Amino acid sequence: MRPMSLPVGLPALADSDLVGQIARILMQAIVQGRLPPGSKVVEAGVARELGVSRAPVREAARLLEKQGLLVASPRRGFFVRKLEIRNIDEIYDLRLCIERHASVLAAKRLSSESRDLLRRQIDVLHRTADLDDPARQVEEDYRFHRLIFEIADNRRLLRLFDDLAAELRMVIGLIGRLYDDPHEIARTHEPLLAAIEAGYPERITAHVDYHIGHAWREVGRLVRELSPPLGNPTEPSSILFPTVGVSV
Amino acid sequence: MRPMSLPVGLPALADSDLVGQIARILMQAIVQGRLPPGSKVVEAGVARELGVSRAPVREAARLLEKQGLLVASPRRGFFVRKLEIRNIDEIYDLRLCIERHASVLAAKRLSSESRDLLRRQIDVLHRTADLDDPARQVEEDYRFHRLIFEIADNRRLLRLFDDLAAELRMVIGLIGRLYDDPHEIARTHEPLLAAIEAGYPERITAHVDYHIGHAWREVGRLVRELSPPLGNPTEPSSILFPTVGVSV
DNA sequence: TAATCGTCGATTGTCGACACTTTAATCTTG
DNA sequence: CAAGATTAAAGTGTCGACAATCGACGATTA
Repeated sequence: MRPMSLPVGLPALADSDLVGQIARILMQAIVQGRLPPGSKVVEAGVARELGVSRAPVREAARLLEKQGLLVASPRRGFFVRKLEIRNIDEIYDLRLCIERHASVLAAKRLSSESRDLLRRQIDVLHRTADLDDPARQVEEDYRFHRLIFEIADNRRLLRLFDDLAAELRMVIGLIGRLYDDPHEIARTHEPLLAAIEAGYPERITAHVDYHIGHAWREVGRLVRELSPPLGNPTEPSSILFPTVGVSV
Repeated sequence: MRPMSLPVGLPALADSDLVGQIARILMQAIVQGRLPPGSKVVEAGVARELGVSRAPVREAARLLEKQGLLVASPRRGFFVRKLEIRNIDEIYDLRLCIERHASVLAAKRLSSESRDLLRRQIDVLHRTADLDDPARQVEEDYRFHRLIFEIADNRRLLRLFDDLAAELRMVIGLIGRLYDDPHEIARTHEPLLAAIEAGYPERITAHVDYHIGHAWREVGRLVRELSPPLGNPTEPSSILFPTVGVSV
């Protein structure tokens, strides 16, 4: 029980923060594809499913709107953002921009502990590759890159990365598996870490460009292929259970 | 009267978007210093002053929280974010990162029209310098940099810049006048534009680093000087009228 | 038959109310 | 008189309700 810091610092994490919880639930539903792009998020429906009133649902939706996962259309409601290719490009463009920066910063602030964390996470990536669990692979990949931002030690930068990552996970989750060879994922991180350890900004940005750029092209290609099916106007559906499947 | 585009695109601007209006009013109150850092934003108070209920006020506050202007403390309310030096550094660090990127992008996408826009905005900066209106000077300065982001043509990047700019304007607004010589502001933009016109990424980033870095150091210095007075816990006050002054 | 208009259900935007928590003001008590 | 306990006031978190609006469907008309 910390002595309750001054009222202003960083968004204090509430133990029973209803709005935050709802926002997380909605986010998960979106990134896991249960609320596909273009689908409508009906306030009353979500509220009923979660057993709460509409007020906190609206606030949560507003947060996700500002984050970019939802789009608000006045008097019509909230919709899951479509995956138009332009959005993908804009997200990856920004991602590339901040990840270059974060990587260079991380190199500056790199300690032996933080270096070990990165190393170990690459090991995890390798081990995960054997599991044949694409979702898990994406998750561990995300963790590695998030580590870089943590080491960079700029909270705002980290928050921004989390926001972008949420949208990218939605994209990747919908695409399914991203790489044919999951070990490829693990391997491609090694030269990046090596560059960060070496500490030359040019080498680092070059490797980030290659690494992220690769994902960008790959995702862009897949989104272009799947373009019609992705982002079609869809029926409202349950956020607690899969739209298609056994349950309900 | 456009044919009402598809439900998902960019946040459609509503003509009577109460939440958006409230968010703007609150933002103005904050950046203009009527709600000083650390002060509490009482929902009922704001609602009463604006003649609305608390619901839209809460939603607006949540948006401003995600944007970084407010900090939510559960069961205690919203507070205007303090200007701790760490926040300043983090904001400027991110600003520098994305402005480098935007400037290089803008150079790539530069047309004769967009170049003229930048040129003309520098002229405006010069003319504004004669007016001895620091707030206006800051505003026109902001417009120039925003132009760069518009030319860069990445909507997400632009939104991010706007968010950061809001906080920076709060800082600068509280400091008062930033430069001793307002013409200095106008002049320092010229080599930046020249670099963008020339189009070499290295030159561009170097000039951005110099330009933004200068502001960063300046603001940092001033914030450090004013550190105790800035961000003190303050009494709640009206958002419609100045806390100190003639009216009320 | 195709297009337009009007009606009706569904959903949003906003409000006032109430319970619970925090903050302050007041009252003890050593 | 100071420090802690007690009480009152203020404020937040959440809810249910109501009017305004939107979209779909069907009736009407050319």
